[in-house]
Amino acid sequence: MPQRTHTCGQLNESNTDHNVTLMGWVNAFRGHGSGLVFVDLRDRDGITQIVFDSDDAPTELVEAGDKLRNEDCIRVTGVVRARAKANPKIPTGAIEVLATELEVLSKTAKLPFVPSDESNLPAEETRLKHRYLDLRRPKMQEILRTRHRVTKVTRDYFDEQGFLEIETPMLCRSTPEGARDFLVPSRLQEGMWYALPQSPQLFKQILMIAGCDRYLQIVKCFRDEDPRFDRQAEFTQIDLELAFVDREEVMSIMEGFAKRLWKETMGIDLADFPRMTYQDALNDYGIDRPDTRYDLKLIDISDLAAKTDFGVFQGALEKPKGVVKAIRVPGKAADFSRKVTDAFTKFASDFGAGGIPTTKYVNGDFESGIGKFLGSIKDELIERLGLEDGDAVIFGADTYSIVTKALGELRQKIARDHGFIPEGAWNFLWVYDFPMFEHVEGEGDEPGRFHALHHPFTAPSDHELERFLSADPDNIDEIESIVSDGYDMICNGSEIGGGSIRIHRKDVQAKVFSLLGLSEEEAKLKFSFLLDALSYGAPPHGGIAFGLDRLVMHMCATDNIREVMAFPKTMTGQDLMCEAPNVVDDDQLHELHVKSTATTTV
RNA sequence: GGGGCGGUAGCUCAAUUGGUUAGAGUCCCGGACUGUCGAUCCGGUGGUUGCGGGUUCGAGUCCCGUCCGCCUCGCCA
Repeated sequence: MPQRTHTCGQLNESNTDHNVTLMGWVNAFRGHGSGLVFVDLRDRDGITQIVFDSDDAPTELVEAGDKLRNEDCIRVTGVVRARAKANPKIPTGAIEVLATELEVLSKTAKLPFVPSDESNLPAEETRLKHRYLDLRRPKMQEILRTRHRVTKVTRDYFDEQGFLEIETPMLCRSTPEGARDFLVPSRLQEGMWYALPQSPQLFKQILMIAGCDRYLQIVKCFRDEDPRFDRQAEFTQIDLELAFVDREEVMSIMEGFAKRLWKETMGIDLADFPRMTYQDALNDYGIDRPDTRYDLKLIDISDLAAKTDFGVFQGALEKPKGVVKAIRVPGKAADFSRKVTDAFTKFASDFGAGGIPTTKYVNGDFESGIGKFLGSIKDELIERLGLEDGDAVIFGADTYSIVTKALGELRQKIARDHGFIPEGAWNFLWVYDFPMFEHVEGEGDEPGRFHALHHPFTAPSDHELERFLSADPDNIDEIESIVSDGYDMICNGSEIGGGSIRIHRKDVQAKVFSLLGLSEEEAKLKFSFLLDALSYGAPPHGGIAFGLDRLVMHMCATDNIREVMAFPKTMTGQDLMCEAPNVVDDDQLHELHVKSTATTTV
C-alpha cells in the first residue's frame, strides 16, 4: 500500500500537478451520477476535496467513488489541480485532488450519528456511547490538541525551572480523611486493600525530603464523590512541589507558568495577578474563589438596617453573627420583575436563606419590594451602595455564613443571567491567608471538631507559628483565627490551582493532627512514614496542584468537563462506551478474598 | 442521600382534552443527475413510545415504581 504523502490540511496551489496520496474519512459526498463525484476527505489536519471525474478517469473509478458514504475510511491517490471556483470556507479550498486510484480501507456500517454534521449533534449520551465517532469531529480534535499543548508547555516551562518529572504510585495506602477513596483489593495480602490516590500529596512531600528539590507530575487522581459539571471522579492534576522556597517564590513561579500557558496556547498576555485575602474574598464576593470580571459586590449595611423597622432585618441582626448585606445591580430595575425576584428567593433557599428582599431605585425613590421600609436610611443607603437611577438592589439578612453563601451564589447567577460577564475577559487572582481550621458542629451528641480548610499538611503562616504552637485547643475562636500559608489561583471565578507551604517540622505536624482529633497513636498508624520522614532533616517546602481538566475547559470555553476528556464518565460514574463498571465473575472475587453484598444485579 | 428537567424511528424532533393506522426532517437503501461544496430531485425501508405495574371502553399522553442522561443541594481534607 502506498504511504500517504500529505495530510488533508496541507495541500495548496503550490502543489499543483503533484501526484499525492491522502488517507482519511469521508466527511461529505456529493454525487452527480457515474460522471462526476465530489468527496470531502477529512483527517486530523483538515479537509481536502477529492473529485472523481469520468472525463479524466475510468468509469469504474467514478462509480466506486459514487458508492462512498460518510465516515468510510479510504486511501486516495491523485493529482492536485486548481479548482475552477475556490471554496473560501476551508484552507485547502483553492485546490482539489483528481482521483486516479481509490482504496476503501474500511467501509462504515450505518452510523448512529454523522460526526461532520455539527449543526445536528445527537444527545451527549449517544456521543459518549460512540466516542470514537464523536472524537473525529474537528472541534473535539481541537480540544485534544489544546490539552496536548497545555501538557507540552507545562513540561517545557517546569523543565526550564529545574523541575524533575517523577512518577508516584497508583496503588496507595487508604487515608479516610478527605474524599472517599476508590479501593482495590489485594490478592496477595488477604483482606487488605489499596486505595487509588486522591492526590500524590504525601509522596511529593517525601520527594522533597528525599532531596529531589523540584518535582512535577501530570497525574491522574481519584475521588469517589458525586460528579458535577466541572468535576469527575477521575481527573488529572498538574502536580508540583519545591524545596527551600517561601510562598512568594512559589506564587511567582506559578504565576509565570499561567502567563506562559496563556501566551503559548492562546497568544494572550496576562497582567500581573492581583491578590486578595480569604476574608476579603468572603466579605466582598461571598466566596473564596471570586469572579472579578464584574462588580456586584456584597456590601455590609448592618448598621443602616438596624435603623429600619423591617422585621426581617431586625430578626437577622438579633441572631449571633447576624448581618444584613446588599448588592447593587446596576440598571436592572426594569428587568427585576416579581417573577424574577421570586426566583432569587427560591434559588437562595437552597443555601439556607429565608428570602431575598429586593427593591428598585427609580426616580429618586425606593420603589416596590421592601422600599417602604427604607425611608429612614434612604440617603445613607444610596451613598453606601453608590446607587444611580434605574438600579435594583438585593438584600441578604441572616447569619454571616448564610448571607455570604446565599448572596455569593446569587451574585454569580445574576451575573450569568443578566449579562454582567464581559466577553473574552481573563481575570486571574491569588487568594491567600486562608484559616488553617474551621470548626464544625457535631451532629446530635457528637462533639464539635476542627477540620482542615486546605489539608492537614498546610503550614501556618510564618508570623502565626508561635501563636499556633501555643494555641489552646479548646479556644475555638483562637484556633479558627490562625492563618495558613496557603494560596489558590483563581481564574474567572474558578479555582484552577491550590497549594500551600507545607509543614516541615514534626512538632507542628503533630499539633495539627491532634487538633484534627487524631490521637498520637492514630496519627502514627496512618502517617508514620510522613512523621518519620519529617524527623530526618526535612527541608522547608511547598507546592501547588492545577486542575488540568479545568484549565482546558477555560481555554476551550466548554460547558462541562466531559468535553475536555477523551473518555469521560457520566453522572453515575459509568463509561457508556466500555460499559464500565461491570459485574465480575465470582472466581475473580474469590481470588481477591471479596464477597459482594449487592442485593441487585443488572 | 434530597430536589428539578428529560427519555417517541439509527439520529433530531412532532403528536389538541386520554381517542381511529404514532408523523416530519435526516441517516440508510434504490433511482435520476458533469462543477458540487449543508448539492439537488424522485421513490422506499425503518417504531416493544426506556422498562415494569396500575387506572380506563381506550394510554405516547394520567398514576405508582424502576433504569438511564443532564443540572443542582449535600459531598468533594
